Amino acid sequence: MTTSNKSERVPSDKVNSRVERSRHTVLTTAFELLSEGGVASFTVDEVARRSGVAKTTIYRHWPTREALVMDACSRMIAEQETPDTGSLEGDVTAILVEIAHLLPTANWSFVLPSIVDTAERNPEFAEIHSRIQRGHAAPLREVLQRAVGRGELSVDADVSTIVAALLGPLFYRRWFSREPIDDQFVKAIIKRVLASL
Amino acid sequence: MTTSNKSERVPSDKVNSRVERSRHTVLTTAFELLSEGGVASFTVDEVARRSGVAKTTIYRHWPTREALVMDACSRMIAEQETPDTGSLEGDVTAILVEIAHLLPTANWSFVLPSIVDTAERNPEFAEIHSRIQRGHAAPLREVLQRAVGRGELSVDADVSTIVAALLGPLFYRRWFSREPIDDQFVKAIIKRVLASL
DNA sequence: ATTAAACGCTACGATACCGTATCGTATCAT
DNA sequence: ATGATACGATACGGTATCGTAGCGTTTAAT
Repeated sequence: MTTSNKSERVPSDKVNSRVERSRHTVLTTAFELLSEGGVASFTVDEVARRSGVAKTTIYRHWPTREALVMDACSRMIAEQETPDTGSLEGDVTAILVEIAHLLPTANWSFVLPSIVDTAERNPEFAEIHSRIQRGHAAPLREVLQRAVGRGELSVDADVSTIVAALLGPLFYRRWFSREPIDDQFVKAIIKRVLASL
Repeated sequence: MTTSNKSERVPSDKVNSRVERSRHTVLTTAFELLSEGGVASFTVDEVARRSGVAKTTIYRHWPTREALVMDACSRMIAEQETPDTGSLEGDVTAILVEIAHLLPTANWSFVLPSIVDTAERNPEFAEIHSRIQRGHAAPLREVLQRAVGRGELSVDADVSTIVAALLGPLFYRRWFSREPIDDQFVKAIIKRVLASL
């Protein structure tokens, strides 16, 4: 044994892999279930049924239903990669077109309203939601900051406002007006917002 | 009796008033409960407890829990009044400032995410949500149409896109980024959108 | 082979909720 | 006064869910 003495208390990889296999299976199933029915209809029993992992085992890893739900929600915190086309308009277009494509299809777009709703009354979910949101806005904030650095954007520019002006209309169409989001719409929004800088 | 003969089958006002009193009490309580916990945690038992109306009576008026929830949700379908300041910018400003004031306080702003979430998987709620949404957008659409009539706005202008560009950022701040919505923000959005027409 | 950790299975207790049944009471028009 | 209609109170049956207990079985390290 090269990395541990005989009083090793940290589990070796092999031992861990069994635990991790369970954890991973459960989390994957949990997220899948979340995508389908949202936070409200999420049940531990159903996760157990689908995943094949015994309910007792699930409760050995997560102390409560809430903990599992939050863990599954955290899977949505995935920062996108930031493009670098050289121009602000190019970057913004790349980002928004990507999001516009994800909005009608990606799993997280079905779960998000549920998280927003839960976050409205639950501080812990509000924190998770906040992290997800920052993940969505991060690439946009970055390309805007870069534009400021290049002098393409005024130093006084209110980045938060611009982000809201760009993302807001897309989100609005996805969850509120429920209209389709085609490239023409995306470009119209970008044109309007960037023209006024 | 002036308005009915002796074979009157439509209940008189007095008879109705008893029924209507129950209906109204229940609906008010139901809406209040909705505001607090959303659709998910809404229970008929709790409505009965709070309103003082017996659960049996509730089920005499609504066949199922769903029906009561939807009826309570329909209370949110209230079209705002449309301002008429003479100029497009004046009208739009009046509308958005009003909404910006309502967003952090009005009851419906706490329920809406719940409805959006439910609508994601339930066609009946999607219909209710659609009506609520049209109610929110209606004044905006009207003042934009009027501006077209005055020649203040091009006939080619895509009203739906402009509505999304105006309402989207406000909604985004209320439910997604959870940032405050001050008048400065509202005016910045209006300026950006209207400047590009 | 032995042993400890992790897992599966079944069965619970507890609670909450839906929707109904039953029966007695209050209201109100006539 | 009488009868019809609506209401209240209580008690259910049925189901779903959370979280736990008990106990045997598998896995994998030594």
